[in-house]
Amino acid sequence: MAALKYSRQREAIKSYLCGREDHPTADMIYTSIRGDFPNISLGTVYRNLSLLVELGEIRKITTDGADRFDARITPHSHFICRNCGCVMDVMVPLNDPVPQVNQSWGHGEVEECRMEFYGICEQCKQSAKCS
Amino acid sequence: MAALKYSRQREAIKSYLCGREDHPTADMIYTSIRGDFPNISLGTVYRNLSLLVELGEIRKITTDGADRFDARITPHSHFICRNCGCVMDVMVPLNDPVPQVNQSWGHGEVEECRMEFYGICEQCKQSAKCS
DNA sequence: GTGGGTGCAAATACTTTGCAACCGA
DNA sequence: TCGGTTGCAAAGTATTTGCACCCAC
Repeated sequence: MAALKYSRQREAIKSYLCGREDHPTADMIYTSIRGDFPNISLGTVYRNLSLLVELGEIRKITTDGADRFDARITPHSHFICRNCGCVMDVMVPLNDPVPQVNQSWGHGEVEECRMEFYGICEQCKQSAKCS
Repeated sequence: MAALKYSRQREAIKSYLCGREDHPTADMIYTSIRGDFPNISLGTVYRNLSLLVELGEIRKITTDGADRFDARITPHSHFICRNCGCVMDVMVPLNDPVPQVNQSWGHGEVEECRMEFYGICEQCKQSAKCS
């Protein structure tokens, strides 16, 4: 169904996301997009983000606090700061790549796997030193 | 500070969690613990879970929907069902184990890494067949 | 007795949803 | 015109917090 119609808002959200290396929350996207669409609503941002995730055009990263969104859909890992919650791509070439997808261990068939690294980001570490 | 005093509620929460292989949400723990402590409040459950996480006695698993808690603190991975949200331990011995912790890639020092597998669990797959 | 812990309820944070108006095909 | 999309606001879900009372030490 859902014959998917063009929308400037959706386009703006996607291109905003594509132009970034970090992984903004819905609210950050909303705030920023308001520059071009002063009347856009947060609901619209959430609706379009969900839609894009469903379409496989972006990824949702669920962490502590608000969800974050990532326009890079090729497999990669994330570094997540325990202090400020920021998320950054990690392109570590693992010696032995993550086990292939589509295997089963009795729990169910694996469709995707993700590796996440936790720590305190440089920026937070710096500001901690000053205090 | 916080001279940590004994509490029957905290004890009950921890032992409940230790006796399980799955990874209940705060609300599931609350509902179940009410059998022994009819007056316990959800706030107390949340407070104690946070405390136990801080103490390193349990782990919090942030997923879509409600957070889940895990009394198994030795390193392991999780299978997360995209349909029902259940979380199960995966003890796959990866050929080449996850990169050692305590390395840095310019983002910050890694203190922990987690691997998560996503898919549809057997149980959900079964019920889907019937419909 | 003192300070940490508890129950309760209100508050917060994040996300979803109903609805009438709007706009792209 | 038709049906997907939007803005707005209200509702929903998950979690945190203020406060007076209670209990472990």
